Amino acid sequence: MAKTSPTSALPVNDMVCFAAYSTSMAFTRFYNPLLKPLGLTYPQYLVMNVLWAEDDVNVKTIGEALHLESNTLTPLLKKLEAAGHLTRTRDPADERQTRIRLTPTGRALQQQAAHIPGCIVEQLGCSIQELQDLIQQLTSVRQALEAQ
Amino acid sequence: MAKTSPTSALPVNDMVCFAAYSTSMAFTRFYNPLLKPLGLTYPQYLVMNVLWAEDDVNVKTIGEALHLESNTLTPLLKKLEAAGHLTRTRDPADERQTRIRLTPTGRALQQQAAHIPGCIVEQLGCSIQELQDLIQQLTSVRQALEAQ
DNA sequence: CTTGAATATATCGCACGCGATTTAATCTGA
DNA sequence: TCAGATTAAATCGCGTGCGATATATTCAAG
Repeated sequence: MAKTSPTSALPVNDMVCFAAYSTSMAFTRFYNPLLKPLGLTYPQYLVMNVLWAEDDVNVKTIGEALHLESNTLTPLLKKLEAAGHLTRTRDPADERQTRIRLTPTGRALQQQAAHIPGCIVEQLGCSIQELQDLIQQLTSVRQALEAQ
Repeated sequence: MAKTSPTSALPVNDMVCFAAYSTSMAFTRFYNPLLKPLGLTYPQYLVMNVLWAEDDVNVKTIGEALHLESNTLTPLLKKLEAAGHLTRTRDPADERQTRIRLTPTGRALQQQAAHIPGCIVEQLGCSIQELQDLIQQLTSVRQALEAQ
């Protein structure tokens, strides 16, 4: 006797990791059509969010914000540079660092993305407080996983 | 004046999508050393979990369980086949379908992975009830995103 | 029976993530 | 001062995810 229902009794549905994994992918799939008019992928949108909050940062700062490293960010930033959204220049004061700066185009993109958060909240159909609680729980889990 | 703290005041930290995204990646990073002795990646581990619960299924069934499609699963299943964990054979009753069956090796892997869930719960340091609640909230979010 | 629609899987190309390594610049201590 | 340690990015290779498409099989309507 295998499972009786196609969605229950599946072991992955009892795994927190899978809940995070499948929900994250569902977010990416939901964002993609919203981001397509802006010519951004979902990870690129996250990078732009960091830069809209604080411009002129180095790669490491973006990496700390997004929990990504240069092996992921460098190619992604080069694509955003090629798209005209930002510039990548070596810091004269410390030539090891690459400073990332928004172009006017990249800054203007913030307005075109302004409606997106509302689309998400509307689709999720729950209160801001519930979302903040969920964010806090996920952040606690992430911090526990990153401990050590 | 930019941000005062490196971790607060970042817009991505107020986004549910990023909470799910960064937590999912943290899970993958935490699982990888645990799965390395088994020779499995994290997505491969999820597929094996599906098969340990129900053997002899087609690709579509695995895809419905994991919310993945054949463009992702076919190469992944070929790797698991090459590793000797499963077999891929066309269903004689419906030649469109590929039936996935565990080998004895693949079935034996379940015992070697039996300690892993305990490692996760221990690392997270919270109650099973809290985890089940979080799973339920994430599942609700995922279902809301998948609606339509 | 047969022809078009639907279904299941596979293929292809591209964009991540990331382990491992490399390169280049800066720091540090004797 | 200067050699070794540290740091910041970049590079490389591999394994996903996924949009788009292709192929093969089965279904369904006339």
